[in-house]
Amino acid sequence: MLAVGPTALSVAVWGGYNTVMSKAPPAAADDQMIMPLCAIFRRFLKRQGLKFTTERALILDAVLDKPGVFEADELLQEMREADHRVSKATIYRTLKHLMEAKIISEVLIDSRQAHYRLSFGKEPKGHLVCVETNQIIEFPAAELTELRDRLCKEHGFDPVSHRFVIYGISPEAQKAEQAERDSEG
Amino acid sequence: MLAVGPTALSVAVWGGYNTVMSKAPPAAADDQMIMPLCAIFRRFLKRQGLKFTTERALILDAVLDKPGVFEADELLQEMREADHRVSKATIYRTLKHLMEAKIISEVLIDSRQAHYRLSFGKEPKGHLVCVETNQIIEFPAAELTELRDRLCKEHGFDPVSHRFVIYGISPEAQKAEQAERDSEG
DNA sequence: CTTGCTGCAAAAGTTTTGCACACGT
DNA sequence: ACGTGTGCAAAACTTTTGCAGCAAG
Repeated sequence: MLAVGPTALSVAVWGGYNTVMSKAPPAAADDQMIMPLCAIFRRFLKRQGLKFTTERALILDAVLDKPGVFEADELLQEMREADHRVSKATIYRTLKHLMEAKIISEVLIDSRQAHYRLSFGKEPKGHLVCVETNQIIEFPAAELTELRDRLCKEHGFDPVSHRFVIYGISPEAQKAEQAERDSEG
Repeated sequence: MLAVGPTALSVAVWGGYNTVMSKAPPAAADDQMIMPLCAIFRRFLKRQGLKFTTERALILDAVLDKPGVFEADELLQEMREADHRVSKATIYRTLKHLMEAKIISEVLIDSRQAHYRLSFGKEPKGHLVCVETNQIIEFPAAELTELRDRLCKEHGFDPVSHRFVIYGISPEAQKAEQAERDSEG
């Protein structure tokens, strides 16, 4: 549903990113945020003495294309389909940098695989996961930040982040189960 | 700090578990719960047409010995030290059964490795994790169950479980960081 | 030019699985 | 006896790393 596609962005960027958009505003309204993020990443990399490469920009684009939670391999697949050849290793390396730049953050959905979400400028979200279909719904969770800060204070901790995941059975899966029971007897 | 050690339990069990403690009370006070759990697991296995083996009992013992969150490999190590030789594969297979029996549950601490906790008869807990030292503190989280049920209702989900993890820097780690800064600058 | 980056393939880490043999019921 | 469980080693999977050549600043 985004009017400005990431592809458009990367084309613009490739035109001459080395002089464009050097001073990014620290934050911006939801959709507008897409342009600056590229600059923010570039600025972050420069500050660390790192380089803003074609691959890193393409990966950022792919990330911006994801509306919700995603996995490393998903990015790889989708980039391959879009004929953007990037290696697995580079994806993992770049995701790490994007986390340090606070552009994405990790979401704990299960313990076998890392899940990420675009988090820059967004408030932390909770996640409602269907255990049957793996559907993931995000919901706002401002109250949890308060709870977090209270608990950290109680234990003398310095808060860093928090994660709240609810597991349940989605309406669709409930219907499917019911149908199965009906047909079995 | 438990008066009744798991070792004592397993010895008792080995004396003749096949006739003892067949009818376990559905729940019990905190410490008393240790005995019945063995029976509950046995009953669960029988119901599934599975067998209550030496290895499974030893693993349950090892689990009961853990006060908080633990990992599969941790169990393996500690069982080896106690000279209880059980294979990695059996540990994983048994942990799966213990989860189905609702005796333990998975806790999401990070995405590389599964973490578990004894959950039978306990209310769900939240976890406060130090990102520097990996220290884990459990805290009660009854209010989250309400929040979970409310959100599930809103989305038509059937609640199954939920997890809340807070990441922060423990007082100890804060002191260490401060000391480091002092010596450097 | 200098330094960091990429891709590849191999390594590392956890969890799963196939198989021959052992054990609980 | 039957059917399941166990250990072992290999496989499967995600993530990391070493290295030779490549590209950004």
